[in-house]
Amino acid sequence: MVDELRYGSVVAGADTKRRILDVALDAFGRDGYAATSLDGLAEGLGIRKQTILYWFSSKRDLFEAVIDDTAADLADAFDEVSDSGLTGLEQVQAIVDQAFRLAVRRPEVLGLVREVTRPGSLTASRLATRVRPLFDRARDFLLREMHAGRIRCSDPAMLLLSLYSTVVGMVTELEVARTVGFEPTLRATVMRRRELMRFLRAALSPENPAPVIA
Amino acid sequence: MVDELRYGSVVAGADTKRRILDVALDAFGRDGYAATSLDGLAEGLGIRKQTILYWFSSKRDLFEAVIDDTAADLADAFDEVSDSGLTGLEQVQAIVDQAFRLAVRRPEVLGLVREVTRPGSLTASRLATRVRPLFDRARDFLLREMHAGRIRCSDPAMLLLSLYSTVVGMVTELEVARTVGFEPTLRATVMRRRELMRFLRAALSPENPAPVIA
DNA sequence: CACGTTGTCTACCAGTTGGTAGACGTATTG
DNA sequence: CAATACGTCTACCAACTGGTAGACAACGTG
Repeated sequence: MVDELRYGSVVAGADTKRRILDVALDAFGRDGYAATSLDGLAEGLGIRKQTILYWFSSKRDLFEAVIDDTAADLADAFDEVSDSGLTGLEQVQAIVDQAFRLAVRRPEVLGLVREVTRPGSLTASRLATRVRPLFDRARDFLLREMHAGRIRCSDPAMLLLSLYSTVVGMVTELEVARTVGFEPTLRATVMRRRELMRFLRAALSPENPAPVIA
Repeated sequence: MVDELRYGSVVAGADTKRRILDVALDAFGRDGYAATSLDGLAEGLGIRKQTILYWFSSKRDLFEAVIDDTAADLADAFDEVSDSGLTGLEQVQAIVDQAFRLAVRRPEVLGLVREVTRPGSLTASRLATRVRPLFDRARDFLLREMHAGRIRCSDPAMLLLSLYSTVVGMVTELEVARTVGFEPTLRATVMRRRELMRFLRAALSPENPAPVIA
């Protein structure tokens, strides 16, 4: 009772900022930007909205901080894969594994990705500039693997777009999956991952053993 | 001036309902449910919010009406394809064409699909039950084509999920496309469609058996 | 110990939200 | 022509929105 009056840095300190970011990621990822209110976030945190506005000057500011934070996480996750030295479909497999792990453990992250890549999103450029390097690296990877004859030749950027759509969709479209009869159980998820890899393997395998393109 | 006072059924009549549905589809599809306000819609229509609430008893009611309406449109578009009698990859091609046409001419529709298939969406079941028959038909189609040897064998429902993800993603992810360097021009769209078909052809062709990895 | 800094709070606020109540003009119909 | 149904409106409203102003307690430092 009396403790409640003893607010100040001792009670929470700067880790409040961390907690706000976490809860905000959750809410923005699950409900979207517009459907998330500062009051709601504050209530979930057991603090007042004004404390949020102390750490982040506005709702949009908070949103952008969440994006930056998440982009850093994503970059780390994929750096790990690309540093693994795997080649061809094995690296693709590793990325798919990573994506599914994310979908199971932190679905909000993928929700945020979905939210922020919505056509016309005002903050699209935010995640874009953060994630752009990842895309460039992935494109280079595809190009290399094409030359090495391990992946079917095509426009690497376009192919990457197809891959992205397929993987993110497969990982994100839970409601659609449910509609076609897959309840979101672990078993069904594992099956989805396996089918996805089969699909990608078919889509990426080089038709001819070693197509040489100048 | 004086005309404005002469409201009543003569001025607009029941086509007001139609106009509301159209504008609402636009807004819900572009901005999402939460970011759309009845006042905003009304202003865009040159009427008062209360008129909207006369035709639709609540915002949610309007949203569901829009979904039903859109589902009917989608069903028509795909009935057309499946009645065409095309087989194998040719029907797939026809569906992709249909999807791209939709993306160019009525992007809001795909925006609505995206909105309503969001994980945890409260109205997911709405579109789901409406679109379910389409999915079933598509699955049967895939199964038939597999037996006929025109499409690579796999679990048809799972394969359908992959196809859905790829096509909808490719058609929807405009911001991601921009990030990898494709401005949303007509030319780039045509290229995206072509690449998508190449991708799907590779993924579906039976004569491209995936190397089996346990 | 005095004093500024930091982190949280209470108290507000103006604007917007979805929604209700009811007036009013028009058209239809007995 | 009276009565009724219909479609739109004006007038509100309580709840909620993001955001400001400023009090206040704890801490760190001279």
